[in-house]
Amino acid sequence: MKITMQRKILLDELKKLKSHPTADEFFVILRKKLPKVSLGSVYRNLEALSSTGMIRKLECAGSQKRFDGDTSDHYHMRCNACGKVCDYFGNGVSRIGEVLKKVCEEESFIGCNLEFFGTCINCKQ
Amino acid sequence: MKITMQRKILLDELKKLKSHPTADEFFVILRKKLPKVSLGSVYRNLEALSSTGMIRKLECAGSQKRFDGDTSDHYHMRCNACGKVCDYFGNGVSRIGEVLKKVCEEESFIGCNLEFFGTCINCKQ
DNA sequence: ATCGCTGCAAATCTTTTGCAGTAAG
DNA sequence: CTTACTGCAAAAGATTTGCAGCGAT
Repeated sequence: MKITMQRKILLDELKKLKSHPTADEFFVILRKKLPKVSLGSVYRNLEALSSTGMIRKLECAGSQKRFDGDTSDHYHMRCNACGKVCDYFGNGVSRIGEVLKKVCEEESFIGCNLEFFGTCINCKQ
Repeated sequence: MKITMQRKILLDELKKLKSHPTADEFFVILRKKLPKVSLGSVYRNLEALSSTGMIRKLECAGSQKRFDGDTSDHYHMRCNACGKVCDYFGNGVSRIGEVLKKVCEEESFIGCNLEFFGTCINCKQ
């Protein structure tokens, strides 16, 4: 994979975000730094980078895929009210990880996707 | 919600299936019993029935949503090779359920989606 | 009789792809 | 120099929606 200017900046910008943008949301953000970038390239590069593990692709619930520059061990919660995706880094992460890992071993699954849903802090008020 | 002929037959046919069809796959199947049904109504009714909990909507990985007439406690594994979705009723179900339930309580999440991926029995050969 | 449901077709939304030019190795 | 990557635009794929007529209550 060639390291092009677009990819460098794209990766950089995604890593900066705490949000988990969809391709088209990210396209708008990225245009501020790369005014000529096309939506097609955004799709291609998000796909390419996630396939190498440099970013994470979130494929759960809802129509649009979302992308996460944070590849550390954590899960996500989607807010039923506003649609936002929040990180979950809590205590449960390791407990969940253990059980899922064990089931994957037992059944020789490769891995899994897990996403919570609920109401985010902003929407609870 | 009115109990129409379409809904009765649609629910009936979905419950019969062990597969987890997409809306368009199910449309083809349903046409054998309801030759005049439209794809739009299939979408509307699968959505309506899943929102009442009478069927399950699987929203994880991959582009198309899938539907499951079996609402009992189980998880799913998507085969990376053939794309099929298989049921997982194994021992891990209760273990997973416990951990996820606990995390949901701790964090006041409403629920979660979990999907495994791997290689199905047919494709392993 | 009312109002939600239906089939149909068109519209919308998301993602992918063909192509000719450009830039990284 | 070669080959992958890019922007653009068009295509493809999935789902939703407007509408006029129909059917369940």
